[in-house]
Amino acid sequence: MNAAAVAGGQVGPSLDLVFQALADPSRRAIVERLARGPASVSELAQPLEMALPSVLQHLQLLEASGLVRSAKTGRVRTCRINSTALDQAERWISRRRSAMERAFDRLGDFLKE
Amino acid sequence: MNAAAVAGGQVGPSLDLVFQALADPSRRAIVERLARGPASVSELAQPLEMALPSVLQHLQLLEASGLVRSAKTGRVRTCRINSTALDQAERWISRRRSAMERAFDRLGDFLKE
DNA sequence: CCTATAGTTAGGTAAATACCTAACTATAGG
DNA sequence: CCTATAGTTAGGTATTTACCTAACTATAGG
Repeated sequence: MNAAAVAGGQVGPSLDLVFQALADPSRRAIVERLARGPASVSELAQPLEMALPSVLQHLQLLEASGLVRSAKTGRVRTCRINSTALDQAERWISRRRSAMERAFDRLGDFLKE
Repeated sequence: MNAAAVAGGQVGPSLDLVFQALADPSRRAIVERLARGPASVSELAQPLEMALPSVLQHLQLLEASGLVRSAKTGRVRTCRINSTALDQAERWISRRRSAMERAFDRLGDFLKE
């Protein structure tokens, strides 16, 4: 790995984990659901065709990535989305887009020379 | 998995692969490099501390995801970034943000009730 | 107190990932 | 033609992932 060394980026709470979390369709489904509002673990599990423990595992990954926060009250754990992590991913992408545009401009200048 | 069934999204060329590709720091480094302009395989490999075949493997993944295109002329393979795949990822995220804003508005309405 | 509900833990399997070395192919250029 | 360069293929290993079942804990509510 050695990400920071290689990819001169600001370190922060791991883009790796955010993108990794978003790479799975079930986890994206969870994020999509939570984007409409908070939900309990079993509400999140219901549309997913898999056993509860598997859902839990996905949730753990989502929490580790920072995309999701949760808190337990009584016997119910309520999960919410955390926009900060999503922002991070979006900003990484949009920085790439800027770099591409700059490259494109340089190409234009070159052709005009 | 069963992504589409579960996550009502439009299908298109796999968001799974795009996010998966972006989840690795070496691959992001490659994308960052290519965002500044095209490069050969060995140019891409140079800053990464790993053997060439490993770089190749990352490149294959990047091509499979649609993030990178490449073509060989002579003995040199030139790689370029493909903005479409990046757009897809960005749009998925921004759709989530919209959903979050709508949810937030509904909450406001509710509090006003 | 008792039972159903909500979530959690333990532990196991199959497949995918991220690397590596060694050996090979193809082309540029003297 | 020969050699150095650019990339590729084959094949192997350690780790991580995405699931599962079975068994457990904790709390709501009658």
